[in-house]
Amino acid sequence: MGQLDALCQLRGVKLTRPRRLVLAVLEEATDHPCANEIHQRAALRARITLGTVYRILNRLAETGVLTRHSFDGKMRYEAAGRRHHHLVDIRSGRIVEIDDRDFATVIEQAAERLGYRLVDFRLEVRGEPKGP
Amino acid sequence: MGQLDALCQLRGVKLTRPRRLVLAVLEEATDHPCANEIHQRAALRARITLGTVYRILNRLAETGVLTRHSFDGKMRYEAAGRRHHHLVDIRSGRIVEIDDRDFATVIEQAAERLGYRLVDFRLEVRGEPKGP
DNA sequence: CTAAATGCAAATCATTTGCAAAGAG
DNA sequence: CTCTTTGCAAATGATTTGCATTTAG
Repeated sequence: MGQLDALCQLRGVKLTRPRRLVLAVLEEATDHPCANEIHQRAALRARITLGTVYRILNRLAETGVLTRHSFDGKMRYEAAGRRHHHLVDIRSGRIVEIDDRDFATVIEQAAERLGYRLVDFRLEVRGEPKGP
Repeated sequence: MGQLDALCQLRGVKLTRPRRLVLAVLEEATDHPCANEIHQRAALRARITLGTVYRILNRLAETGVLTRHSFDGKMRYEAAGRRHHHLVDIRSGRIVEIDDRDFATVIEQAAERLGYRLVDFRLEVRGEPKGP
């Protein structure tokens, strides 16, 4: 059983067959799929409705089992706790992970200054390789 | 004539009445309106179709006159050159601008450390209001 | 004048919702 | 057993598109 299933128990989210399926898809995902993509991947393994996928995703996002961003005109999802800070190499398109410990503090302070408590943040950096 | 009109000339974007209207709305905006909001504001001044607003926004985003982000399930727009770092109030959905000077340096250094020159970045912070 | 832009309405995606049947605890 | 969740299908909201008409350059 995956990490996310355990997290569901903890948050009091009932574990059903369709939910396990969605959770499994998101545990295996290395990208940020939208509801439709999640449904397609899940449907390869068992019968599940797109409407149900939407309801599940809403529930899991509300309870903090997943995080959700608006991207490319759609809502996209990932397992909670994954790092989502990237540097995109504009020459090659390669994506490099950035360690967020460098920023967490300064961002927290900035939020504080505006009267907010930092809940989460997402940073996308574009850069080009130095040197030849 | 606003700054954006000049930018259109430069990029070879034909200046029509509806386009000037959309540009004016976005020059005056202090928030990040979606197509529908832009249409409502524009329609107060002259007759214009929502469909046309969408087409104009696409053209202006493609040519770099405006920048577009996906937010709150909708596409939202702002004049090019404005900083696009936001704090999203997770209670109300309100979007607050963050001054990026706080981060530019530390992000530049992080990129440097990974062997890259910083070209651009985008920061999205989610926070909840402090206080009782 | 000519290619590009607009209005209008219908089409296409993304997401939500009402209701009856199935399932978890 | 009871309350929640699912399936199905229809509804809503965001965005795009085809076609005849107007307009900027």
